[in-house]
Amino acid sequence: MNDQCPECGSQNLLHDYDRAEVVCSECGLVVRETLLDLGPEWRAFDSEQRDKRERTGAPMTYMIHDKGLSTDIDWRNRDIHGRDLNPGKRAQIYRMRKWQRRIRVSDAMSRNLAFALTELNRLSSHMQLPKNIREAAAVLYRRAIEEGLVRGRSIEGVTAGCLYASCRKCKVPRTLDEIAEYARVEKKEIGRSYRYIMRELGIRLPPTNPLDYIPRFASELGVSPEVQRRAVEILKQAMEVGLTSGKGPMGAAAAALYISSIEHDQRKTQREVSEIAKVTEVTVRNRYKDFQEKLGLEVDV
DNA sequence: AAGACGAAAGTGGTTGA
DNA sequence: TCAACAACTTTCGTCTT
Repeated sequence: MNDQCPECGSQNLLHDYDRAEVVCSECGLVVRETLLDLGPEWRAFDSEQRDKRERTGAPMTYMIHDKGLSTDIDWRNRDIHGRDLNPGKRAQIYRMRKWQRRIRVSDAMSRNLAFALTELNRLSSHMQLPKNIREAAAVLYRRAIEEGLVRGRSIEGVTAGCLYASCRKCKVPRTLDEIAEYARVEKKEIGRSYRYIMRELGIRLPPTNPLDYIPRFASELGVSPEVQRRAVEILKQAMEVGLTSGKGPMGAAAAALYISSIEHDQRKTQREVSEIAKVTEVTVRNRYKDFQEKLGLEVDV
């Protein structure tokens, strides 16, 4: 493999054969998307045929961290004849052992990363998240692991946390609940990992903006573009007056959509709206009451 | 009968001593 | 570490369409 990452020059590329991608393990960039299958391209019907056709050994596997090519250096300071080594040799061997240890450590890291990337892919394709989010999450995870933040907590939890963060950063927020639905970790753990990582990496994301939820909720509700537009308008007003600060963004988005749908004679029930926004009817109700009162909106029947 | 309403008690997470 | 706290949920009985 003579490839290196065009982004950061690293030669440490990970091959994901299931997705036919090559991903840089340094920065998470997807380097190549069409990957060749290194397995045999022929079919053998008996062992004689196999021997003739086989030009290579067994396909290299990426399930084993070092592709089965690692070497061990014995800890005894003896040569192959069992004799003691002279001091010069000993020092050399000592240095070699040191490097091997270091390589092993970074190997454990890339194994961890490989697993995390697989999980990340599984999660985000389940949730139909765009590629840029996947990559952002991968980069984040990479940083987390470099800082040693993953140790002691589950890889799944941390990947889910990174994904949550990336969604927010890319302005297509998913709720913790939504991620928890597909992740093999519960919401609490995801939130914990998320907060921990963001704190340790010194990343500060602005609170989720209710506006970011509107497009998705609107399309899931199946309301017209006008309804969506009006909902945005209502929300903006509400935000100016400070009706949304400190409140759950989803509740606010839901309420705006609810009001807007009524105004446009496309009435959705509180139940429908609340289900999509993953809040209760009561919350929709409270928010919408607030909006109605404080913004002087005439909304009845 | 379904939807909307509101009171009251419960929940999980943050904050500040 | 604990208690206070705000936002949100759950539950449930009542009113409205």
